[in-house]
Amino acid sequence: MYTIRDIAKTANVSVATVSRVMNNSGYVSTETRKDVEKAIKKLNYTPNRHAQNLRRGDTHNLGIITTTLTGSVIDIVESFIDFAHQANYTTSLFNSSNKANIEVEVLNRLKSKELDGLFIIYRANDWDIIEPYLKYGPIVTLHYIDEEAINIPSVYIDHYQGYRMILEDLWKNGYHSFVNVLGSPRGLNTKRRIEAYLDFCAEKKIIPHDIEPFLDMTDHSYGKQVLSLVAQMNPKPDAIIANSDLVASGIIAELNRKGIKMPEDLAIVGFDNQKISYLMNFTTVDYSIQEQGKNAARILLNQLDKKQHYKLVPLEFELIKRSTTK
Amino acid sequence: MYTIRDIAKTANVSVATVSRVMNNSGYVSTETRKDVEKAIKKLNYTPNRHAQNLRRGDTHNLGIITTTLTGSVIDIVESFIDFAHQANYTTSLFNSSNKANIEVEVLNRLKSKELDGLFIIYRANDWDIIEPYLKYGPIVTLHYIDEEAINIPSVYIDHYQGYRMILEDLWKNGYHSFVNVLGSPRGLNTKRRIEAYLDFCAEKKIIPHDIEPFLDMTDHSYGKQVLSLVAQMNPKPDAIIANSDLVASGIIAELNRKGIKMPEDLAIVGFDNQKISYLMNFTTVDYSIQEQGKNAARILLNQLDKKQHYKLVPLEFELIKRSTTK
DNA sequence: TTGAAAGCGCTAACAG
DNA sequence: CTGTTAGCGCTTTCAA
Repeated sequence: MYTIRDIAKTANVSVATVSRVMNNSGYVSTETRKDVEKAIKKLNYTPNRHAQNLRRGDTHNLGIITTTLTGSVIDIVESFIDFAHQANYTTSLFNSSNKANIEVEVLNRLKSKELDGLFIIYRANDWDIIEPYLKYGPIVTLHYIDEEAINIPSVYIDHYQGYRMILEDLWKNGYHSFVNVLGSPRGLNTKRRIEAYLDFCAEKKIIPHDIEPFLDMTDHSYGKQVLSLVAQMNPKPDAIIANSDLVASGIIAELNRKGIKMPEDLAIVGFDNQKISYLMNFTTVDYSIQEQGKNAARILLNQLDKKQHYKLVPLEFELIKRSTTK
Repeated sequence: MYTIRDIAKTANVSVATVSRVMNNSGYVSTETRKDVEKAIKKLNYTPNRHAQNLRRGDTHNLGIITTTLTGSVIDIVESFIDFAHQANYTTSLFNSSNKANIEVEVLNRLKSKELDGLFIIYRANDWDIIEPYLKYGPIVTLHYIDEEAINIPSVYIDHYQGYRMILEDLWKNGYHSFVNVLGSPRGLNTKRRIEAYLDFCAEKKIIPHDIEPFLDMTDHSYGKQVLSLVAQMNPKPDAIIANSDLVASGIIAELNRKGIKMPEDLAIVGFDNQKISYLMNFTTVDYSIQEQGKNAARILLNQLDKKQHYKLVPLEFELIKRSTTK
């Protein structure tokens, strides 16, 4: 493998000049530049990235960490990667599988300078474990953090509005008894959905259903469980609102297997407007999940390179009506 | 940020000793080791990975490149990442979006030592562009390569058998006229499927349908197109075999929207046994796509560290019958 | 068992 | 405009 010294020798210049040519820095005469470029081409030379990194003190490499790669996560990841790449940053994707120690390893990569910044999609550790790593590099998360002491920026979108949008539309179309299938009880999304639900019930003067049994349902495998819970309820709910398209898809798959008709016997609504919602033709809420991934990249990049500023794109909800609701 | 020198000073030893402690190499007395470890903990020290990389000449980082992150790709990626991580390697995921120049950039990372090895899932360049990079590090691909001159190892599984399995089962259940929805015409998977189909037709003495119009369908968006082609055919086919679950899902979504009944009016079979096939309840073929991702990691790792040897796991096909075939 | 010192390949300050 | 050189933080040889 050739080094910068080989190029310098071949082109009859100093290593500094070669470096200048490669980085377009400082003054180099057109002629010397040509010589150097010829030498680089001739030896088919590529600079050693580790030496550059060590010398420069950064990597132009951003980390992404999540506890799972299912559902909408992959869309977020993809848009983040694309944006970062456009800005000339590489990315490393890590899946902690919800193991706290793996996540800490990744956080340590920030400390060891292997990562210039980190995008936390889903986390396995408490925020107070994560926050100290802020001093080693910028961190951004998908979640809103409702602990006041924590200063990690977020591309969070408040689910309250999106949820209200669903409830209003269902109500308008004659549905009056809703079941809320919810995600992790400690997540703010869950809390905001519950608030939206309770507020709505208060306004419409209806008695809210018990929320407890439908908590912490995070993937498509909960279909059966949801339906058996619903079957026991009295009076029977006429609409199920799921916290994600992934969960909704599992419920619908089960409904189909049981021969229960939508929207006649039951309405069902997902969340995220993922491909699966189109394929299975169910009602859902869109909010440009891709833009969320890009915003995360923008926040990181803005901190890494103070000279430039990417403007964040505000996110908005839109109800996508399909065959599972009237 | 602290360096190895700070630790050395704090522990009253030389940097060499600190290095020995960190890497568990050479002799260090139990006592000095304790001192050093105490110092490391006290200063909350993490070694600079770039310096290590530069010095050692490798990174323990594997690259993954694909042209898309849809469908089964993500399962392969995830299993590859998990396996690599277990073997103490990190991974960087790149999405070329089918752009040749982006792919070349990634190949250059192999050259610049940023990547120790590369897993090519789908490629944008011709093999003869890619092959020269073999001298900079091991490469493995998902595809079989049928150009003799190319020496890139592969975790390919021959689709011929899987395809025959589908055809035999359909035949046994009374289907006699098949449409083949196929992927990229230059891919070997497509070729092998066509061979399987033609062989089968010859054996059963039936006239094969025209293959041309159903070529190069690679994602779920082809549903409508397939159905309009099928509608024009005479006699009408009674079964559609898709090259992937992704494509099958698009066709089924369209069939559902049109109210066409499966398996009565039409049978449909996917390929890959992805989650979507469970959710939409259609027949498909399983072959442990995860193991394919792991095998890719195994091949790379075996070349990177000659001392150890991960055994490759052979892949087998299994027909998963669901509601879209008799 | 430990330390001194060379050097991985590069960038950038400084001198000319 | 170009060259010399220090040094990024680490591992490893060699000598003690």
